[in-house]
Amino acid sequence: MSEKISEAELVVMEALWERSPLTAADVADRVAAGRDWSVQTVKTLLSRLMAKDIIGADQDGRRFLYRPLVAREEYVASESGRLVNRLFGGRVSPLVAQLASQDQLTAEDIAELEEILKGLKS
Amino acid sequence: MSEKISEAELVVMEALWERSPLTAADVADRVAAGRDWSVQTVKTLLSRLMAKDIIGADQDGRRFLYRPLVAREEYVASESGRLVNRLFGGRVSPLVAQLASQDQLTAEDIAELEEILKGLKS
DNA sequence: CCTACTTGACTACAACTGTAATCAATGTGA
DNA sequence: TCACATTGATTACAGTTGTAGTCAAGTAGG
Repeated sequence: MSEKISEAELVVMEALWERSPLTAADVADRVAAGRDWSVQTVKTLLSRLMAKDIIGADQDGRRFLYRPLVAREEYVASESGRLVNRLFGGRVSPLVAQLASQDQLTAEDIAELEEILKGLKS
Repeated sequence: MSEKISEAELVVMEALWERSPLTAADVADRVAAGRDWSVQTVKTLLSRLMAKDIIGADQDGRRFLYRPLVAREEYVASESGRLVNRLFGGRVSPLVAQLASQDQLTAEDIAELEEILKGLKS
């Protein structure tokens, strides 16, 4: 099980999940939209992710090409599970009830949930 | 919007959400089951929660009686929303799909989800 | 060939977190 | 009354996180 990914690190991961491998400069360009970070900051985050074995890098001349070692799927699964366990005693329906009461369910969500349930019952 | 609650602080909050008001010693007793913390540690966490205005305290002689200022409902709602936004672009159905694929949905969950959906469609 | 830029490595530093220890004041049992 | 326990307040200290700065080595343009 890999180590924890911090908020800032997650921004970098999203860039790498969307496309990889990337150089540090590429990552910096791609996250520049959302956060106003210096290239140095991005490099620090990349180093920390390397240290945590969450990304890997292949040398390309003088620089590195970074790529995820952990799939987004995997991360998302573990975070979702953690939330459900921490806050809802492992039960999924209270989570959905919660979100429904906040009006976070779109009509599309409702339709898709019905599909999911149909699939599960068979 | 109140400040962030850390993991350790959350353990204390769960105790206070379950029953309040409580003295620091009471809280320590109640969390002792899960975590092996000294009374001092619990007091530090209570202080920090006070500083963050997440709990309040009424003096009772020489000690304090602590109580939540933030409802569990409120916290859970905000955390759930954050997760859905961060990881699923604000869409709920992919979250459920994710959990379903991990076999985290019990038969009871499925039944309850159907109820929720039925309620939403009318 | 020399100068400016790029790159990774190392260092910095404050805020937040986890986990207490210590201290001064107060209350309590013998 | 006197030693001990309890309480909140203050301090401690290492690890993580956010956000860079600096430096040495390599590279590319003129």
